[in-house]
Amino acid sequence: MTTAVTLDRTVHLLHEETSRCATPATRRCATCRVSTLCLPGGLSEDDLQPLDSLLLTTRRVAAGQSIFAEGDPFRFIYAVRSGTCKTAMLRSDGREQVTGFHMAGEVMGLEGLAHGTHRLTATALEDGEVCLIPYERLVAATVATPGAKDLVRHLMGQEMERDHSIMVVLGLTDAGDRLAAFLLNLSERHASRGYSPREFHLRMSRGDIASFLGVKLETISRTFSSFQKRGFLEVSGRHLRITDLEGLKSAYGLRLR
Amino acid sequence: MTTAVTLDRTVHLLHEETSRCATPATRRCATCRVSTLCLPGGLSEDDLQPLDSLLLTTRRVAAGQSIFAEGDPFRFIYAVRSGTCKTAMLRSDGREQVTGFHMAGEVMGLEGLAHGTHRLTATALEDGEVCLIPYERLVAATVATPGAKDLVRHLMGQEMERDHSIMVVLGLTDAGDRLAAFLLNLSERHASRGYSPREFHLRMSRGDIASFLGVKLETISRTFSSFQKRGFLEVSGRHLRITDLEGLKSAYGLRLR
DNA sequence: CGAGGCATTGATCTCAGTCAACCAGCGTGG
DNA sequence: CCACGCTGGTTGACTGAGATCAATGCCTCG
Repeated sequence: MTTAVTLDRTVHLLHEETSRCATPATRRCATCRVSTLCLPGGLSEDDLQPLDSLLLTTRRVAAGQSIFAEGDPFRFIYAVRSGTCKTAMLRSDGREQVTGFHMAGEVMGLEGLAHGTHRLTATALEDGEVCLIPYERLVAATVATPGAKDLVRHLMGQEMERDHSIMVVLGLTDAGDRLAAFLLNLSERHASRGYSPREFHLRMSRGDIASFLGVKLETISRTFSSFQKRGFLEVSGRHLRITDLEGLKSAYGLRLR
Repeated sequence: MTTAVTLDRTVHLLHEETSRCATPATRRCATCRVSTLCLPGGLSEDDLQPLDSLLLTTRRVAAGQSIFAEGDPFRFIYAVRSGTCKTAMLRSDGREQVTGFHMAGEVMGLEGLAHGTHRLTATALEDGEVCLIPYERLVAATVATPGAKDLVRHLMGQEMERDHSIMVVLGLTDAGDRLAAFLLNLSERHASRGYSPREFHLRMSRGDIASFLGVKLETISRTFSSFQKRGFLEVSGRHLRITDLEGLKSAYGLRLR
C-alpha cells in the first residue's frame, strides 16, 4: 500500500522533472542561507559567479515524496536546501536499507557517479526544498574555474568521509553505543547549523533509525527508554531533549573495553 | 608491542616516500595486469598515454606494513597492484575499526580528499605491490584529456558505491547474514579477477572480519563452524572452500522475513 | 468515528557477547 | 634441537542483550 503510493509519487516526480520549466525557480548560491555548508570555505564572490551559471533550480518536496530513485539516470546531484531527507537501498530480501539522513546543506546522489544511474532512493522526511545541481554542467565549469573544482572535490570528499564515519558507528556491537553515537552525530549537525545541540526533533521514524543502525525497531524504542531512565535524555515521540550530553558521550565514547 | 613495530615501519615508510627516488619503479598502466579493474572500461591506448605522464610509481609492501596512516598528508591515491590490504580507523575508545578490505585493482585513500589528510590507515595483509597515483597531477591531467576525467569519475564513483553496499551488509541484524554476505562479496571479487569463487584464502584475521562486520571475534569463529556443520563450506584456518554457494546465498539473500 | 501508521511495553526465547580454557603453528632463544 | 612463549583460532559454559511475537495506546487522516 505505502509502496504503491511512493511509486506513484515517483512517477509524478519524474514527469515533473522533464517538464521542469514549470517551476522556474532558478537560484543563486550567493543568496542561499545554507551555502556555507554546501560549499567549501574560502570561496569568494568571484568564485560563486560561475556556479550561478549552472542555473541551479530548486524543487519543493513534500514529506514522503521521493527525490530520486534507484535506477534513475544520474543527471543531478541534490543539495538539501531545507528539510531533511533519507536515502535508502532496496535489499535483496525486499526490505529497504536506510543508508543515511541528510540535513540542510548536505548533498545526495553522488553514488550514481560510477554506473550512471542512482543506486539509492532519496525520500523527503518533511516538507522542504532541494537544489538540483546538473552534474555535467558542474564538471564542465571546473575546466574554467578553480572554485568549481574545489566544490567538486569538497562534495566528494565530504561524502566519502561521512560514509566512513558511518562505518565506524556500525562497527560498534552494542545497540546502546550505536544509538548514542547516532544521536551525538545528529546533535553535532544541529549545532553546526546554529540549532540547539540539546533539543531537537527527530525527523525519521524509529524504523528508519533501526534500519540505519542495523538493529530492530523495538530495540531502538527500548534503548530510548533506557537512556531516559538513566537520565541522559527526555524523549516524547520524536521530540528529543538531551539532558546529560556528557553522560551520553561517556556512555558511548569512553567505554574502554 | 605490535603497535610499536607498526609505528616503526610507518616512520621507515614515510622516509622511504620522501626519498622515493631510491625505487624508480615507474610503470605504465598499459602493461599492468589489473588495469582493467582500476580503469574504466572503453579506454583506448590513446587515453592511457596521458596517464603514463603521471609517472606512476609502485612500491613493494610487506605483510603488516602500513601504506598510509591517519593524519598523513593526502598526496596520493593508492591502487593495489597485487596482494590485499585493509583500511582502518582509530576509534575514540582506542580500538581500531576496520572499514574495508582491498584486492588487486581496487583503490584506497580517496577519503583524504576533503581534509587534505588521510582519515584511514591502510595496511598490507600480505606481501604485495601498490601503485601511487599523485592526486594533483591526476587532476591536472583531467583538464587536457577526457580519459583522465573518466578515470577520476570512475574511481570516486566506485568508492562511493562500495561504501553504500557495505552499509547494506552492516544493516543486517544477524551475524550469520553478515558473514554470509561478506563471504559472497569476497567470492564475487575473486571471480571477477579470474580466480575461483568457491575456493580461496582469507587474507585477514578473524578479528579483522569481526571488526569490519561489527560482531565479536568468537562469533565469527562460531559462525564459520556453524556454516561448516550446515554443509555450506569447509574452512581450515584461513583456507576456505564454499561447497554450497547456492545454500549460502539463500541462507542470506532469500530470507524473506 | 473508525482505520491505519507509529510507538511503547511485556513475555519469551534465541543469539551473541563474555570469560576462560585449550590447541596449533611459529619464531626465539637457551 | 627442543622448550618456551606468543599469536591466532576454536570451543565450552554462562549470561545478558536483543530479536520475536503480541497487546495496547496515541495520533492523524479520511
